[in-house]
Amino acid sequence: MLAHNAIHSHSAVLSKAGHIARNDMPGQMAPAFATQPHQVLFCSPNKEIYAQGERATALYQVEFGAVRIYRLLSDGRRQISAFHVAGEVFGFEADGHHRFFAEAICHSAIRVCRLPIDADLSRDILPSALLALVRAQEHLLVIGRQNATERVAAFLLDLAERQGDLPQIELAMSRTDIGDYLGLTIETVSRVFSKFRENGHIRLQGARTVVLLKPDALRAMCV
Amino acid sequence: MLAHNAIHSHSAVLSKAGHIARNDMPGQMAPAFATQPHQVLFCSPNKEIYAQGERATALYQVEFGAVRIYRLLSDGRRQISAFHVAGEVFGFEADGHHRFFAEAICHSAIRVCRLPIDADLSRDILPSALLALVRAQEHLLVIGRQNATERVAAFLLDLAERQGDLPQIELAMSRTDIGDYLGLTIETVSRVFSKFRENGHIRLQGARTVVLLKPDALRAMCV
DNA sequence: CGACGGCTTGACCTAAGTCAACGCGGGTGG
DNA sequence: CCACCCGCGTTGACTTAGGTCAAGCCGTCG
Repeated sequence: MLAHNAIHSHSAVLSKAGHIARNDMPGQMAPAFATQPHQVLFCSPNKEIYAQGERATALYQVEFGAVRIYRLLSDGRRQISAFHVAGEVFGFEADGHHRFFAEAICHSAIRVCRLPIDADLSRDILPSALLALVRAQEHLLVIGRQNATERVAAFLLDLAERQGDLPQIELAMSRTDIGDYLGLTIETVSRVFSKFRENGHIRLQGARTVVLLKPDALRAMCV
Repeated sequence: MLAHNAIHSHSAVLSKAGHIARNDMPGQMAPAFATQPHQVLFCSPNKEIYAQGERATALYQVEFGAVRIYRLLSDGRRQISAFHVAGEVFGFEADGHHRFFAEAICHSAIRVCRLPIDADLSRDILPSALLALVRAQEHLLVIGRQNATERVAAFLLDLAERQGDLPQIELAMSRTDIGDYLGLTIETVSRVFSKFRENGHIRLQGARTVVLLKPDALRAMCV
């Protein structure tokens, strides 16, 4: 609710999506970002931040909003490997060019930090990179070995935790995004949401607001 | 074949699995490893290198052999998030304790580099960490959005590439390991191997030696 | 008010899982 | 030295979770 309002008030002001502004406000950020020249990129929904194959010239930190990182197969199948929300750093690449796409999901602000990376910056960003690695590996367990119910439960709990463990979650992303993140179809995602609602585990206020009524029941599902 | 012989000749000599030896031979290694004090750990098949929950006190590099990194659900379901072969570095952790298990698959030698990591080492290991991240994210695409045939094809091609793109592959791991890596059952893995054999895409010399007869046909499968 | 896109629900289908039997090869003990 | 055993792999018959296809709903926006 709060986040939603914030996004909308910004979206009114920042209708020129993709506009780049010099930024001098000190927010919470990764240490090295504070001492680097940086810009903030304001993005409309579905605005591409970088594309697969592009040279990787920067790191990115979500100021507000949400971002999806994904990859496509040639027949259009899509796998979202990560969602990133406020405070998180993304855009790491192994060999200087992007292997994934990054897009804003909703109206978002992205802090941009130009490369190259020196030794100090390496030390500062290593924890972020390792966090991303652990998250990806844990997500492999969810996708590789858990069923649809367990995947959705894990997704909701992860999202709740990253939004400060409040019981009410605002979903920035569509059912399609959730399906492509969890390796499921939108129909299956929808059915699991409905099942959780019928079981009293969650309440749905519209399609994009989820209240976790029994978070422990959800936790019990994903072991 | 060559690798297999190498492993067996070592295994005869190094029957005391888990024995730790001071090592001063200069091999191919990550830069920082050369200047760090290090040891080499010789492992029998299924020897645990570290366990989930343990304090992370070192980084590891495969000298020879192969390692599996995995995680368990409480009911025993297992997801292998990565296999590591000669030259590869593993054991990165985000907050000082291991979230995964690491085990030798076959007779292996593991170079051990004690932490903590200074700034120089950070810069040196960042590329390895980023490579692991990219691999994990690409594996998400395979597991999340590809069918059994595509998964096995991708697995064989990845293994071939990491063994120097020779057409003949020695599988260090069992069908169970492959299934737990690809999010499939052993029966499904076995059926796909048989299908590839019947189609003339591969030749099987015993269960653990695979000859890629038509690598391009396999490549065409996983887009 | 109507159209459109995102979401839900139902009926049906299929890829992969489960269960079970059997084959094979390497290791051991009689 | 041979016979047995055991663990790994293969194959077949059947089941099922989740995908596919299709219809309809609901909220938003022009």
